[in-house]
Amino acid sequence: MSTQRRGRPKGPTGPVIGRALQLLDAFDAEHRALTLSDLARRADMPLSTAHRLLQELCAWGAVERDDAGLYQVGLRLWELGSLAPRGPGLRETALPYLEDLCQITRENVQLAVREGTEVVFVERIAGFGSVPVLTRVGGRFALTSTGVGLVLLAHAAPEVQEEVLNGPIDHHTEKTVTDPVQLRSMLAAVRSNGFSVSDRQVTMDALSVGAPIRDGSGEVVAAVSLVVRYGSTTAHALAGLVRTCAQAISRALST
Amino acid sequence: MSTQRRGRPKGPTGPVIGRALQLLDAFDAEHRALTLSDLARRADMPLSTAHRLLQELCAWGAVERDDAGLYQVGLRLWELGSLAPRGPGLRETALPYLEDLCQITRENVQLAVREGTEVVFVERIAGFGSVPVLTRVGGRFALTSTGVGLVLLAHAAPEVQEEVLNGPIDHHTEKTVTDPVQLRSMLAAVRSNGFSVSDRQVTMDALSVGAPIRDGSGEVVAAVSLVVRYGSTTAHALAGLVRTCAQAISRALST
DNA sequence: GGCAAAGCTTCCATTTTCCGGGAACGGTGC
DNA sequence: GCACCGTTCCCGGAAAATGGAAGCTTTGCC
Repeated sequence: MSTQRRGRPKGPTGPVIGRALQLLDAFDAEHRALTLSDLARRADMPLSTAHRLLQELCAWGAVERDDAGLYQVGLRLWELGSLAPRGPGLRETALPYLEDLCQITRENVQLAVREGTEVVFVERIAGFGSVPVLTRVGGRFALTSTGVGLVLLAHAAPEVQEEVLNGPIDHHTEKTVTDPVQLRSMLAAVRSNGFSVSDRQVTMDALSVGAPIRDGSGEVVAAVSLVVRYGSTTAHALAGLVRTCAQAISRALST
Repeated sequence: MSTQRRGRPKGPTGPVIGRALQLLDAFDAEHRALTLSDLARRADMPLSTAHRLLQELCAWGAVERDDAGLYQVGLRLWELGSLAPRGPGLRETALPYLEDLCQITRENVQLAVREGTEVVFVERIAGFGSVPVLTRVGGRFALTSTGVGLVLLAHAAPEVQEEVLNGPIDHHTEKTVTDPVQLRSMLAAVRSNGFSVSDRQVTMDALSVGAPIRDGSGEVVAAVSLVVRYGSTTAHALAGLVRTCAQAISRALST
């Protein structure tokens, strides 16, 4: 038969752990349950490789298989994740204050931290009959658009600011600020005012106001924001509330 | 000791992914930040191996290093974990009902699922001035002691029940039931009553009442419980409330 | 019912990446 | 200054990872 002996090299082609993590990366909010083939395609690796790695991950509980045989993120991974200090730890101490803020304003409240050049939402409380929010707990977003993002960017290291401002900047609405120069002055304003305003930069019917949360050493570690329907209130009316809430959380963190 | 007797063979000694997961397992609620040496010791592997694996995990964001250089669980892992269907998905739909139950009773409310032969707590709402609860979100506990545990065990597959009942059974107080025969009849009662009672089986000053949460197919996927100070109320008075709450969550899940 | 297609699992020769002892490097405290 | 602990780097050897292909199961369609 056609003995095509000149096959490609058979041995390992990359760090194993990297492969496994690539596989886990294939999961996202829109794809919580995937078939083996989907996973292999998304992680760009042969089926047999994906299959073997998934078996190992399954054995440990990092992924599970549902009744239909689809792979999904396992509970064990969630348990581990709940040990992360920045996310869950912060979330727990901040939660009561966020709920107070939600009770007072009846609006959407968000808590977020910075991860690299993006925002990660750690908690989200839906206000009564307020604007529907696009974000999801555990979700990511650009640093330049949202109230929390502007706060976190304004207090980030200069290298991070440069990286974000020099890179491509997300554009969502006609009000989205994409000019680096204009963004720079916005960030300066955030630092001097102690709060940020994102005026219809994500959707044309919403406005958000953010404020920084600091740890014991005074460094900004997170941000809290209110998201309200455009026109329902002025940003300034909210700024005081958000700042007060953020300061209360900061105090709680330092102790 | 015995393994480092003579020069150990140099090649790989086990599945790589297993090693990495062993490393992650070293983190728990009491050890959220560890040094390299601690991690190596807890995962039982040479320092150089632990170091290399941690570098890979760091590069991806599964673990991070704090200012002091200590390793901790990374935010990325938490993000991934928040995609797990049984934990966070369940948590989100159940949360409003749990809060209602907490508002009505002013007591501790807990939501949990079964993972193997243990309970995993998915959400916990602290009641006002109620008994302090030992559990933690993301934490584990034996199936035989708590209100949620008894519910989940009562509706688990027979193999799981056998495994738990034949294995060693945790003992906490003089009221803890450790006799398999007695436990079997308790489980039967849970199934026929539609709720469970754990009377001072964990601590002598607390009592908990649990009820099953079912998915669209009628299978028990989680349990909710109230934890109250012993003597403050009768279990029966609570059972109705807990069952109603559990049924409301079940309905919400089926839609 | 039967055929085909797509997906899942197992097998196995090939070889590359991983393993870990050892040594140098940097901190800190006595 | 010395000892100690934690971290990082290096390198020969060897086992574990790789992926093509074949076997097996399920699904779809005429």
